[in-house]
Amino acid sequence: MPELPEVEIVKQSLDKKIKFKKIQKVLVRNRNLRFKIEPKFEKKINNKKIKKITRLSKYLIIHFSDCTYCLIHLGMSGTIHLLEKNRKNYNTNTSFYSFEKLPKKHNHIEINFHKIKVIYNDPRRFGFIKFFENKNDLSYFFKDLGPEPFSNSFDINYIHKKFKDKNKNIKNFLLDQKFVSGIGNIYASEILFLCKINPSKKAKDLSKKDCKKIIYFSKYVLKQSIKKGGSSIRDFKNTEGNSGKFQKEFRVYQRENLNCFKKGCNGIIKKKNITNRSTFFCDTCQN
DNA sequence: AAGAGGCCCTGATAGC
DNA sequence: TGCTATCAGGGCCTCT
Repeated sequence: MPELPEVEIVKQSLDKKIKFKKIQKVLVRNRNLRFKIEPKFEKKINNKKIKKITRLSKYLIIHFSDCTYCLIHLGMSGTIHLLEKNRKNYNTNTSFYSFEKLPKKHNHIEINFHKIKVIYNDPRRFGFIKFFENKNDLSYFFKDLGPEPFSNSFDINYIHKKFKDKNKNIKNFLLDQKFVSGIGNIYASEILFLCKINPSKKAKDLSKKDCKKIIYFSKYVLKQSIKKGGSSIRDFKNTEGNSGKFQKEFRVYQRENLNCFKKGCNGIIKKKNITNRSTFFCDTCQN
């Protein structure tokens, strides 16, 4: 589920529903996420008041009123569920926000507020949650993270410098969070299709024009997806319990053997493994 | 040092 | 039905 647009949708719903609320109780059922949840985690965040929720690339950041922080990464299969009291589904197995049905298993963390609870579910446990005492520690955690596609520093000079003499293919570059952060496996394929760049092409072989297209379409695809409420493959639902709609706009992802959408192109969409991630592209119009 | 590949983990689905 | 293999939206670590 979670690339930048999906995390943005979750962020919006969290900010809307728990901002200014105070944590009343924290329950951790399984501490073994990507990083082990520290023993004092519950104690540390209990009674804290939420100042706001922000997002950085694929990370959710909970800002507490005392200038401490809680970082959440959803990994591959993490989902956030909001259950509201005064809704008939509270304390049942049906959540009102984010998902219609709260999964039966893997609800690892539960954070209770007045009349609302936030549940972190993650079957594969590639995600994590982590507390930070101050802004310095938080910044240090992000020290190697590349700019978001929306950032002004993701410009032609930056890209050109990074691509110089690099044999790595462009698809891998887009997935490398140290280069640019927020793009995942779905959007990497989608962006390169719009750029008309073959995903296997070596970064050093890209022209300045190619680089400009990458800047433009990275922003474009992610913004479009956010507008559509993200991509719903599997059960992802947005804040209102509705599915995202961007998956309907996929031009290549999961479209193996189907016709290329580009006007005048007779190509067929191909699927190819690039460093163990499936990659979709049209080998006729993406050169 | 860059770049490829393994690995963490569970669940859904396809094929026999 | 039940087994096995393959694949999933991520990213860290290791090896060459």
